[in-house]
Amino acid sequence: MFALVDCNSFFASCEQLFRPDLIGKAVVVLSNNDGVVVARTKEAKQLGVKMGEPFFQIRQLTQQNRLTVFSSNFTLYSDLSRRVMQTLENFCPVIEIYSIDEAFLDLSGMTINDLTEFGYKISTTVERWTGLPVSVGIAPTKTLAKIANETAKKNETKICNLQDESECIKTLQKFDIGDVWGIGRRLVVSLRRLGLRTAYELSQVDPLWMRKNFSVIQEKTVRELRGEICFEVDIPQTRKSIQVSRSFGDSTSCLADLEEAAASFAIRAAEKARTDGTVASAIYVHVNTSRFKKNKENYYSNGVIVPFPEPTSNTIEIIAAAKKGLRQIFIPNLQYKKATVILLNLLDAKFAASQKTLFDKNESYSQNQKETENRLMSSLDEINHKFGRGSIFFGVEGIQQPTWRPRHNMKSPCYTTNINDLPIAK
DNA sequence: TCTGGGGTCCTAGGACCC
DNA sequence: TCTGGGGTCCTAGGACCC
Repeated sequence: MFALVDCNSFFASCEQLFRPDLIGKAVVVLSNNDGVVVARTKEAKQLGVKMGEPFFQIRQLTQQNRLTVFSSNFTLYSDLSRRVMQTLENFCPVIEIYSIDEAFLDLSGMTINDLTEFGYKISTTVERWTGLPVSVGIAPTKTLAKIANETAKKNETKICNLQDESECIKTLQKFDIGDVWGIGRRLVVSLRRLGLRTAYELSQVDPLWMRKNFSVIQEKTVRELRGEICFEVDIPQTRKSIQVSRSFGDSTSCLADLEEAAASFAIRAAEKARTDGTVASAIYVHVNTSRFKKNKENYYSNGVIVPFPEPTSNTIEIIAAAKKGLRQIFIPNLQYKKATVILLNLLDAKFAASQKTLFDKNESYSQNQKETENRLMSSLDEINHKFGRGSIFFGVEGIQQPTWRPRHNMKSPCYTTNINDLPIAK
């Protein structure tokens, strides 16, 4: 059996946690650059606010005081997520943190008398310890646990246990095929065309036929709906790529602006790699203009991969490569709206280093140089960790508030991570 | 005026090998 | 006239997830 624990309207709940005056109100959280809606409370859903809806289309509601809007505050959400996950670890030794707001618990090998009761225990404990509401879905496979969780969200108790087979079938018969985990926007069109409407109907399709006509993933989805485990709880290894990208507050046609943005993203990506203990074999740099301009023919979107001579997490090398790539794809006089940097083919840093000394016999001057630079990077990270991000930074990041800096005009304080932002009880 | 960011996996097809 | 068989690796593109 698996349990899927998922925080309800996670980002919005995080905001309400420190703004109890907003409990029971319509609240949404926006994506970066205050672009689109990424989280909504129940009340906001009832107002008709859609997931992914552009902010400018719902601005009216905020002006009428019917809706409270926040820019995203990932520092806050990450910290609260960590607390939720730590709480869950008390309930089960094998847990897969699947996303910032949900985790699978592998209950196999545990003796639990009453699974529903167990789910209830989880939900009340998380709520008491963190202040955040969660739903719990329990089922024999991960795909079914997902469905159980969706169903739980509509329950009064926020718990749904699909252990019982007839109960499970009843639920599947009411569950839309498009909401099944692994059935996305494209697939649902083909499946509906075949006359399949519900999760139950999908579960009755021949798995081999599914594999032949779609892919092995869809075959597994069908099997999982029947109760056959195909997706185990997996404890993720370090990630294989690191992406940093932002839409710009204001678009720009200036190469210097783009260089500043690309360098900033490269710096952030390099930091993440060092935190993970990985080195990148190549970097991908991408820029694009706005997809939403009337004149579609002028849309420009291009990227290039720049390999490194040897895998690295050195910010200086990574910035240089990012700028090199950028100059290859830059075309003057376009209104750029977004830049992306991705570190590719990440390897374990220690493994990469051992491979190198294995084959590279001339331990040379350049090797010493490398070690010096690595120490420089470590010092940089330590200082910024100790005294806060930005205590020490690269000149290429720019000193003035650049035009490309994303908007986030409605960001809440970092209540739990910044001493100056501590809430005051009156 | 204004439309997000960060990941993973699978498949088909080409290049290449013996 | 007739032109093999079996395999690996890599990549781009497309699908999915939250």
